[in-house]
Amino acid sequence: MALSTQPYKGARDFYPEDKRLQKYMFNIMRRVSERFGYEEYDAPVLEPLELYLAKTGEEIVNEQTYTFEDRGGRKVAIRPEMTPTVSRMVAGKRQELAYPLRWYSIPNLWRYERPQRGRLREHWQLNVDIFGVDNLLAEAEIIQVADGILKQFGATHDMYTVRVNSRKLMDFIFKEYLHLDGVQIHMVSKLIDRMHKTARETFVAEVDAVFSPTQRDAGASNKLIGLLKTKTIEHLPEVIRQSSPALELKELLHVLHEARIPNAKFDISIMRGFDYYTGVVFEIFDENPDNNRSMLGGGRYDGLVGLFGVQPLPTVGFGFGDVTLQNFLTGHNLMPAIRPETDVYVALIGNVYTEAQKIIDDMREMGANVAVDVTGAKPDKQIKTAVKKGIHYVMFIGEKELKEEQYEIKNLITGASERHSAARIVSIVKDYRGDIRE
RNA sequence: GCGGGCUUAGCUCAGUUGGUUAGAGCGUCGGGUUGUGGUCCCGAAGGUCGUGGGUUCGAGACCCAUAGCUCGCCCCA
Repeated sequence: MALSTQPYKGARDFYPEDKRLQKYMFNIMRRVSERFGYEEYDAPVLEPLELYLAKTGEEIVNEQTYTFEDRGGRKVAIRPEMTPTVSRMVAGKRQELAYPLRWYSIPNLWRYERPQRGRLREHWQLNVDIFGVDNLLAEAEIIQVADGILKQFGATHDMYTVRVNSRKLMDFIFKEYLHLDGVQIHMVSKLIDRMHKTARETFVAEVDAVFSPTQRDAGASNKLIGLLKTKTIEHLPEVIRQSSPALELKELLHVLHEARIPNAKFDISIMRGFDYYTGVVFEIFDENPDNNRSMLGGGRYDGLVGLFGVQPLPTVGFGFGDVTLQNFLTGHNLMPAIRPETDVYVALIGNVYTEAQKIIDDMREMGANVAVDVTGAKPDKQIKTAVKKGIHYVMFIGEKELKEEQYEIKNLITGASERHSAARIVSIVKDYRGDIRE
C-alpha cells in the first residue's frame, strides 16, 4: 500500500506557486498594518487548554479544538484563535508596555470540523489589536486598518461593506426595551446571528417562539421583528436612538465616513459568536453575489486581559483569514500572477561552468537572484525549463559571451533579446522585479 | 455530529440497455542534426476504473459497505 500524497484533511500544502500567493497576501497585510504603527509579535501554536476554557465559548473548546495530553499529563490545545494568546502576552507585561499598544500577527490556527468553502481546519489569520484605548477612535482605527488592507489589494468600496453593530446596543434593546431574561437573550442572539440565512417566515416563527404569551400580548415579539428590519440608526425608535450605545455607533459611522469609508453602515444582525465582545462589533462582507459572506470580523473586548489577574485593559481587534481573503481576491479578479523570486535563469552553452561561475557570483553579490542550469542540456531545453518555472529572463553564457564580456539576456515574455554587461543585466532584472513587487 | 453530490491516465473528462485487448484533450518524455522556448509534425510512456464484498456466463457501468474529495447544515475564530 503506497503512502498517500494528500495533505491532512482540511490543511493545505503550499507548493511554491501557492506560497508565492500567500507571501503576496501576507506582505500586504504586514505593510498596511505597519503603516498604521502596528508591530508584529508571535507565539507558540500550543497553549494550555485552560486558556480557552474561560472565555471563548463552549462548543469551540469542546468540539472544535485539537487537544491532547503531553507526556507530563498536561492538557494541551493547538490554538484555535489568537485573541486569548495575545491577551495572555499583554497581561504578562501589563505594567511595562507603552499604551496604546498596537500589535499584529499572522498565526496559523486549527479547528476541528468538517471543511467547507471558506473554512478549513488549518488557516492563517491576520490579527490586529489595539490595547489601552477606551474610546471609539480605537474602533475607527482598527476598521481603517482592515479597510486599508482591502484597498491595498486593489479592492474598491463597491466590492465590500463594513457592517457595524454594538453588543451594548443589543443589550439595551434586549433588557431595557424588550425585558428579556438571560435565556431568551441567548436564544434570540443565536437566531439573529443567522437571520440572513433563514427564510423570513421561519425566522419570524422562531423568534415568536422565544417569547412568553404575556410578552407576545404586550407586542414584544413584533417590536423585535420590526427592529430587525431597521437599516439605519436614525430609523430606530426614539428611546433606543437616544441610548448611549446608539449615539456611540452613530458617531463611529460618522468618523468612518469622514475617513473615506463610505461603505460602512449599521447592521443590527451583526452579533459575532464569541462571548468576550463587550462593545462595538463589526464584520466586513464580500459583496460578490457568488461569495456573499463575512470575510473579516472583530470588535471590542475589554474584559479579556483582566482575566489574567491584572488590571483590565480596553481592547479592540479583528481577525482576517487567508482563505476568505483569497476567495475575495479571486472572486473580484484581484489576485495577480506572481512570478518566482528568481530573476534570471542562466543557460550555459558549452563547457563554460567554471568561468561563468565568476560572472554569476558577481551578479548575486549585486543583488540579483540567479539560478544556473547545470544539466548540460541543449539551449532549447534550458529555455523550456525557465519558461516552465515562470522565470522572466534567460541569460546565455557561452564562449563568445565570455570573450566579449557581453551576455545575451532574453525576455521570455516579449521574446526580445539584448546583449549587455553583467552589471547592466543585474540592473535590468532588478528594475523589473521592483516594478512588479511594488 | 447531520445531509446532498462526486471518485475512470499527472490534470479535465468521455465511456450506449452490463459484452472481447479501456478512450480523448491537455500535460509529461523522446525525435524533427550545428548556440535559442511558445507554433507545427511524428512517436512513446502512463490506468489492478477509490477500496472491499456481492449479483451475473460476463461489472468501469447494477447492489451493499467503506474511504477520500466536495457543497451545505450545526457552529463560527
